[in-house]
Amino acid sequence: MANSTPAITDDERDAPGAPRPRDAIATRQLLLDAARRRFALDGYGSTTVRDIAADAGVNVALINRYFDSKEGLFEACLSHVAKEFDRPSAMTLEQVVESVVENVASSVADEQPYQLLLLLRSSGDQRADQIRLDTIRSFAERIAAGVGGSSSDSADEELLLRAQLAVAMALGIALLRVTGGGIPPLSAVPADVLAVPLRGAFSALLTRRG
Amino acid sequence: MANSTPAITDDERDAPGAPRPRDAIATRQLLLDAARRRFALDGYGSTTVRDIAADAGVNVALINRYFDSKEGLFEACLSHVAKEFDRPSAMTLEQVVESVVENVASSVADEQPYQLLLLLRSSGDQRADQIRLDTIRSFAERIAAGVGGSSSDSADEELLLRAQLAVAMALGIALLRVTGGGIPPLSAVPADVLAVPLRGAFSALLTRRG
DNA sequence: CCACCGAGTCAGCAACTGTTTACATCCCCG
DNA sequence: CGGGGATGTAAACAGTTGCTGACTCGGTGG
Repeated sequence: MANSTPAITDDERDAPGAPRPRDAIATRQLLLDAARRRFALDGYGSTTVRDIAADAGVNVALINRYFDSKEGLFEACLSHVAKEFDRPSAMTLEQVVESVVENVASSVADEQPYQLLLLLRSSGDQRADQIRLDTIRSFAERIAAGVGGSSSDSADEELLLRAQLAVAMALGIALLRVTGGGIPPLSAVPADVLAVPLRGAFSALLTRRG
Repeated sequence: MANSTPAITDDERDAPGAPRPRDAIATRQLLLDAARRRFALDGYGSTTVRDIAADAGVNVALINRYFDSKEGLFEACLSHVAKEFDRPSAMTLEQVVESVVENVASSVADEQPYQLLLLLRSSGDQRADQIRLDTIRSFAERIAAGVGGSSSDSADEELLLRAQLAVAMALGIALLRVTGGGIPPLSAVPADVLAVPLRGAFSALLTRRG
């Protein structure tokens, strides 16, 4: 399997011969961080457990110790993202734009866009996919609930559709910004510049007109 | 590797014991179709050459015969898509909407959305990724050229950014409609219904205002 | 001091992957 | 009729994959 994402330089571990400090929680977190990054960038199938372990600077077997399987690790990453996006609260239009801009337009060096990207990655596992789809669904519903008091059911459904289109747009932008490295200006434009057309598009999508 | 996409039922091959007709061009096409579908749905890394060959009802070794490698097959798929999207002609706003609606909102049974999805799949190969990014770039430029006579350079760049956002939206929708199977109404809404909010969003994105 | 247990290491397995090689079969041209 | 290229098939290869079991190491409580 091709190693498309280059291995990260190990910033931890002061001395090369020094034994890894025996801290299970920290190790688990290292694995989660590395896995989220790999899964988001390369997808589930193209990511190997050895890649993840190497990035985390951790022995491969620990993945199975802490997460049972590669699937389990993926599901753990997804659950973390779900917890982030699956809040029950509704959002106003402004909050939606702000949230998406923050999540999508933040620097690629930040780990924020990876969270969004994970929602587009599928492992083929049914349970993991359920989490993934539920999170997307709930995100759209939260947007729809925030921007519109609905009158009829059909209007309600159209608003939900529009909210889903907004989510699709957010995901598409995140994907293109992160994996479409060489597409300026989109790939490099700062958050505040990106926010302007984004606000316009979301406004057009989510505010009723005619 | 998990076989997430179920194998297609072989609709060709009338008799079970009948030998495959010796038609190189047809076989090549069968492989291309099956590969495009698999790559688009599951991604490059999660797709095995045996999956593709089984879908096409063809021997695995023929992939290497006709396309040298799995990479070569992927590149061939991508080139086919590029030829489709990389026309030099500019597009009016209406044409853009119509084109995107057609490509994105057509039935999933149709093979159109797979073409768009392929633009989001990366194999890690440099040359293939070049084709992929060039196609996306050129698509955005075509949109920008169609909707706007530009005055200044900075305005030109902002318009290009807006066109890229439109492309990101189109890709995001295609991705959610195809791989997010269980997300109604987006996953099942007919093209004409989808076209309405899409027109609004694209109009807001691509027509100058302030 | 030492038995114990959680944390980390190591080597290796069985299955799978992309690819190649050798072989069968068809069909056209001489 | 018979080479000979084109097409398809089958088996196998070497490398990689996810995963496992037995092991060492280090701290802690009795």
